[in-house]
Amino acid sequence: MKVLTWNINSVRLREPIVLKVMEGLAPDIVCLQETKCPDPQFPFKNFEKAGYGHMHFQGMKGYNGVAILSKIPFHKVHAFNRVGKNDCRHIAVEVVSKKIKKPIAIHNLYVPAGGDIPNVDENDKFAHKLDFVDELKDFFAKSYARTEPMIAVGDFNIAPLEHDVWSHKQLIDVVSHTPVEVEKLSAMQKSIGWVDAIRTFVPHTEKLYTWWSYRNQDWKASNRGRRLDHIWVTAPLAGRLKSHHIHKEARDWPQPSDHVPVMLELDL
DNA sequence: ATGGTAGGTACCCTA
Repeated sequence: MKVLTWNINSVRLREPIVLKVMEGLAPDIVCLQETKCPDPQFPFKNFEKAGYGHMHFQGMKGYNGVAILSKIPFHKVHAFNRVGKNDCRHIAVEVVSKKIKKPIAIHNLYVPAGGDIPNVDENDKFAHKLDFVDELKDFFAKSYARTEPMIAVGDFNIAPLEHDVWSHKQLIDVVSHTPVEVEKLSAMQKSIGWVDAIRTFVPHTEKLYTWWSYRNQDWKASNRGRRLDHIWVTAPLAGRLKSHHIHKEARDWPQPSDHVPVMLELDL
């Protein structure tokens, strides 16, 4: 089973390259963030034609929005409101695999970016981000056991490790890599023992990015990236990880997203 | 230290 996550920054504008990724990488399940599309306008037809007939999405006008497009039918679907807002940042599905008994829950997350100032007293967006991650920690801890097979993917908007950013020193006070955010994400990871699946394939000493800002005139030459997009699994799936792929070439396509697709293959 | 780009929307917000 191949699960792919991608922040596409408008599903309507980026529909052709989502289809291109589906064709090229053949993921079974595609989780999108920042669809920026109200549900009645979601462009489902070509995804259906491409074999992704099972869809679950929650979008709104202008901002945010998450979607799960799948070749595999859903056993159940969920949509969540987080920190008292209905802002379309968290949905989940359950799928059944032949190889394990329990249905596998797949959570698609779009954690708030958090604004520019890393201070909760001066910046409500940063406070919202920290509260969001806190709430996810509590949610996973109270809703699930460590023995349940689960996958969490998405744009977490936090690069936790030293080599998840181009310069640990220069980004230590930049939102996405501050100690307080890393601490919150670490607590969320510990909630039910999430394993950072992508980093099991790449040593922590090696630079690894999934996002390059639009504001660099040559993203590849400057290579000032960050690893903001993640795939986590719980213990029952940790022994079933087969391969990973960061589809960096997508950053060079015309009208690219600033994030690239991240894919995990599991033996399921 | 600063400002750089992109998308959606409606003349500005978020990233």
